This record gives sequence, C-alpha cells and structure tokens, in this order.
Amino acid sequence: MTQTKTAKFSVIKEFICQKIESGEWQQHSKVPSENELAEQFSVSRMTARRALQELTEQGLLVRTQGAGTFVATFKSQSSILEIRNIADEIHDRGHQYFAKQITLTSVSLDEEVAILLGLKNNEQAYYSQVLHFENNSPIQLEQRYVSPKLVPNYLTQDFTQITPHEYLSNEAPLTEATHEIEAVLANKNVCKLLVISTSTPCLQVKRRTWSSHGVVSLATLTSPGHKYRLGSHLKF
Amino acid sequence: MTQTKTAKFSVIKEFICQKIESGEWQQHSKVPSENELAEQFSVSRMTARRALQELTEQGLLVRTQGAGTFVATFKSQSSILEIRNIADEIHDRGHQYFAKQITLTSVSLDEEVAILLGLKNNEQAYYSQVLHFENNSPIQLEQRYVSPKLVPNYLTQDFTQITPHEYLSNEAPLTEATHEIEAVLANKNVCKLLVISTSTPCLQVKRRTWSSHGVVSLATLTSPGHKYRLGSHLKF
DNA sequence: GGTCAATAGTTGTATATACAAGTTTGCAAA
DNA sequence: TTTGCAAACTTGTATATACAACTATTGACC
Repeated sequence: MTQTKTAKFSVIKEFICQKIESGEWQQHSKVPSENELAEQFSVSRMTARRALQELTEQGLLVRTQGAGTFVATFKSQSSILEIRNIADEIHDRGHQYFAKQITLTSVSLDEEVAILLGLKNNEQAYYSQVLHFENNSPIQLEQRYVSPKLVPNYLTQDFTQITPHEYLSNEAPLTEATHEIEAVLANKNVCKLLVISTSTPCLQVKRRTWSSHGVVSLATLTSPGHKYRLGSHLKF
Repeated sequence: MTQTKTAKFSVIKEFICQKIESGEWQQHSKVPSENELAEQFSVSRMTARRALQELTEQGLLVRTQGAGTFVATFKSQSSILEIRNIADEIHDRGHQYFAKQITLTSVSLDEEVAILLGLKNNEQAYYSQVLHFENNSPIQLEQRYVSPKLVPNYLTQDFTQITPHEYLSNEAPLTEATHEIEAVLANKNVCKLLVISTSTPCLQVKRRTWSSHGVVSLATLTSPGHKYRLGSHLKF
C-alpha cells in the first residue's frame, strides 16, 4: 500500500500547517530540515521535501539554499483577487444571461488607444460594444478595441453567441494581461445603455491582453456599483 | 555537473511553453507522457514529471491519472488581481506616506456588523478609523471593527506608527480572507475626511479576515476613484 | 582580536526503481 | 451486438542514492 488513506507528504503538510496556525511556530522561525522531518515521520527525504516544497509554493514557508526553511512573513495586506468572466458569474448565480451586440465596426484610433494597442496613430482597429444582461437587466458594458493584424476575422463574429474574450482566447492564446480597476462616473451614452443615472458610481475594469505577437486587445468593462461587485475568498 | 546552466526540468518546461504559446499545441490537445518526454530529452521520468507538474500548478496543463496530460483551457476571463497594502504602494511610488488616527474606541455593534464578526448583537467591539495620506493628500479611509476577544490590546496601539493590518497580522496569524469590491458614493463624513465632493465615485474594498479562532476583523477601505486604482500585471 | 579556510549542515537537481491507482483499448465470451 | 474483463498505458506516491550549490559555524593561524 502506497496510499495510507492520505498520502504521507500530506500528513507532514498538515502537521506543519497546524504548527503555524496555532502560533507554535512563529514568523521567521526555523522549520525542521528535510532530513529531520524524514526521520521524525519515517519517510524518505524526498517525501519530506515534497511537503516543504508545496507549502513554499503556497507561500507559508520560505526556503534558502544552504540556510534552511523558515515560516514566511504573513503577507501584510497583499491579497489575491480573482476577476471572473461576467457570463460565468451570472450562470453560477443561477441567473439568466444574454448578450446584446451594440457595435461591431472598424474605427480609426486616437493617440491614447493606439499607443496602448501598440499601433500607430490613425491606424484602423476593430471595435466592439457588447452589453451583458443578467435576468434581462443590463449589468455590464464591454467596450473593446482589437488589433486587426492579430485577429483579422474579429468583425465577422456574432458576439451574442460567443463572448469576445472567449473568441480571442481561442484565436490568440494569451500570454499576459494587465488590469486596472477604478470607480468612475460613466458618460451619458454608457449610462443610457446600462439604464442608470449619470451620478451612479460604476466599477470600471480596464484589461489589456497580450499574445506572443503583441497586444491583442484593450477592453473596458463598466458595471453599475450597486449591481455588480468583485468578490474573493481565499485560504492561506 | 548537475546544473547544465539551466536545469533540465526547466528546459523541458520552456519547450512545452513554447509549443503552447506558438499555438502548435492547441487547447485540450494531448501532451507527451512522462515517459515519452523522458526519452526525448534523455532524462529520468521524475525529471520530466517535474516539468509537467510545475506547468500544471501554473495552470497551463491539466493532468488526469490514467488518461494523460493535456493543454489547459485558457482561463476564459478569470484573472488574478493582487490587493496591496496602501502604505506599501505609496512607498513603492516613491511618495511620502503617513497615517492619521481619527477614531480608536469601543463601540456596541449593530446587527449586520455583529453577524459578520461572529459576535452577538449589542456586544462591544473595537473600532478604528485611520486616514492614509499620500504626499499630504488623503487617499484612503480605513474603517475597521475588531474582535475584542481575539485582539484584546487593540485599543492601546498607535496606528500612526503601525498600520492596523500589520498589527493584526502579528497578533493573530491570518488563515482566511474575503474581499468585496464595489463602486459607491461615500457618505458626508467620509467625503469630508477624504476632501472630496459627495458625488465623487469611490472604490470601496470590504475585507473580512479570519484567524484559526474566528473572524478577527472587518475592514472597509474607501478611496476616491480618481486618486486610487487597483492594478495588476500577470504572465501566464 | 581579526581573517581565512575547512567543515558540517541544508536545500537543489537528477536518477533508477517499485508499486498503486485510474483510464483507455481491444479482444473474447455471452 | 453487447458485455465484461484483461492488458497496456498513464499519472500518483514513495524510496534510496548521489552529487551540486549555498550558508553558517568552527577553529587554526596571523
């Protein structure tokens, strides 16, 4: 039997976690070495090592070659948040989702957008506006500029059937992304589409995505603050 | 020589990454098995395995015991965002940071907050208001309820010297946290402290943190949208 | 006392091997 | 044809071993 119900490395991991969570092992205190753990638990060094390794990847431990393994500094206020696909989110809530395609055309770029997309001023790019609905109520406006070089068939798509991001993910595998999240007041046209007053604070996510060939697209997602929030739940 | 400049498992990882990024290996397509890679690269199975393992942890591959290893579905719109400590952020920007302690007292809880903190209605809890400044301009108001059972000495601290979260991290090691991010209009008092008009959209982060003994604190961070944004940059 | 080199201890990489456990395939029997 | 089982393949866990690379300590020498 290799599997004693729970794997040996898991037992060691839980042992260490417990010591840290209980406070018995404080921040920066030294953790038993691979050899010590191996002996304590009667396992091979590689098995003890795996426990330490995985906890290090999870951020609970810090290891230094030659020096040893230590309890990590608890991430001060640095936390991780997941930005999800609006369509998935709505489905998970058990609500009805649909998308309305407002705009799908080619536009000539102003300077700011051109720079962000890695194109020249006045060059043409594809532009789409898709409005996402939850239970027939508009919840998010997606405005997106797309590089025509990298995604030549963008304008022939039907974004009521597939979300732009889904389509882009298939066309040009993402290698990188940046996000910026702000609270803003939307302009008149956007407010009209979202059916909100111009004084309604909105959560705005700007996302820029890269494939290995360059910037693929630049998306602005605008949602009314009272209808939409970003949430996360994480365990250390 | 064990280290051929870059480790063997790293060479294999890069080989696989390149195949995926170039599109040669599409989503869901099968990746060579551990044994095949081991033979191709003239390494042991355990070394090939490590490459596959780490790429799986990074989310590029998916493995199923018995079936094989496959290129993962590109995370549709699910991305990761890091919420950082405001003080760290300001320091990293090279700006001057300081904190002003507005309130530090014991309050009796209303129902909503009591539930969230895991306390009974009308029970006492500690409450602090700290205003964070960047270059002498207020940038974030932190309002925080703290469980008196878990952090009895909270009221004796000086939060111009140490941030509440920093202090709490030391006192009660975190095991869990949730966040909710919304765009809101702040109330009059908050607006006064942040020196903004009541129509300024604000980014509001609500953070609830746990230690192994229960909910430690409930924090509301409010920042003017035009002064503060959350940002992230990630590579796949 | 200060400096430097040897040494012991620790993590990092790599291999070869063994068996457990899950999936897929193909073949034989009903 | 369908069912069911066996075999082949694949990933998962675990061990024992070897050497590389780095750190911290110790002790000898100046």
